[in-house]
Amino acid sequence: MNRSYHTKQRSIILDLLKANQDRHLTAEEMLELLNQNHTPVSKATLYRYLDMLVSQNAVRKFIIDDQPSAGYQYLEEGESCHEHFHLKCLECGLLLHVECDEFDRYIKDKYQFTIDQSKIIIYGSCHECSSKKGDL
Amino acid sequence: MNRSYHTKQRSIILDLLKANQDRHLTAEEMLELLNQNHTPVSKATLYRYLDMLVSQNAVRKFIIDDQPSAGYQYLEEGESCHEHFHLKCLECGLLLHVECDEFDRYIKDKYQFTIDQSKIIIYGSCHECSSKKGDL
DNA sequence: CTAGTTGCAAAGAGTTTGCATGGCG
DNA sequence: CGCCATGCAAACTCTTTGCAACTAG
Repeated sequence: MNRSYHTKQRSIILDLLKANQDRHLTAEEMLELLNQNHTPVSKATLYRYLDMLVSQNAVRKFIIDDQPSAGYQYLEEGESCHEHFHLKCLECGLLLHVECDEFDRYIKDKYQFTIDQSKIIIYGSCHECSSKKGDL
Repeated sequence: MNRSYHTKQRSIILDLLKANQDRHLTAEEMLELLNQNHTPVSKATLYRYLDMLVSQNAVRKFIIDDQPSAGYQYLEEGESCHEHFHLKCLECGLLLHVECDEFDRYIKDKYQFTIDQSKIIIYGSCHECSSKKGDL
């Protein structure tokens, strides 16, 4: 039987992820932040727990081209379901949700291609970041 | 002046990429194939040339979640443009092109989110692979 | 108690870099 | 010939693993 224990380290990590739900953090950044908070956790523990959270669909792992380290982001209950797409802002990391599947059907009809909805993440710029860029 | 020389190694690598245009290869796989062909190329040369090709938009680099090594795929002239989406079959690596931007406009209107078209790759199963799965 | 969890340090995978040698133009 | 490209091996980065000590339930 594979029980799972509540530990100080795990709640520290989970708290950090929840406090940063609106963006993605790398393992490095998390270790840094935890050190600053005087709640250090070892690298091994962090990676092991992140893997666990990812396999529980509580956290999404992002690997972006040409960024050497993976990013992790906490998912609210239900965010991990397959009923929508994600729009991810490349600048601030904001994660938006698109609840429609019109696109899905369109692609299936036109290209005979079945989309794996759980993998759809479309990168771009959110409204705020686009405006900022325009201001420069 | 940054000239670029034609060398045996580069044409070997480019030939391999062109011969596998319809799928993505990892660096490891390429080294293996080149050894089998008795046209070995050193790891360093391969990585250096792939980087060059990627920055020239002649090759696309794929980093898929939880796959440790990056994949590389040759792009036909014009495939690197931003006028379409890519549909990539997770099983056979087939790369399809979607020439419309209806989705783009839809997302912009509804979510004020500007899609970075060059980054859109939607993973799923192509017609053939879906059928095969159904057959099992 | 006792199985799951932690931290350390070492190992591992994939990729990059320094440097001397080699080869294109 | 002068540069650029190559190959080797070592370095590097990010992540994983082995193991002994620890701790939640």
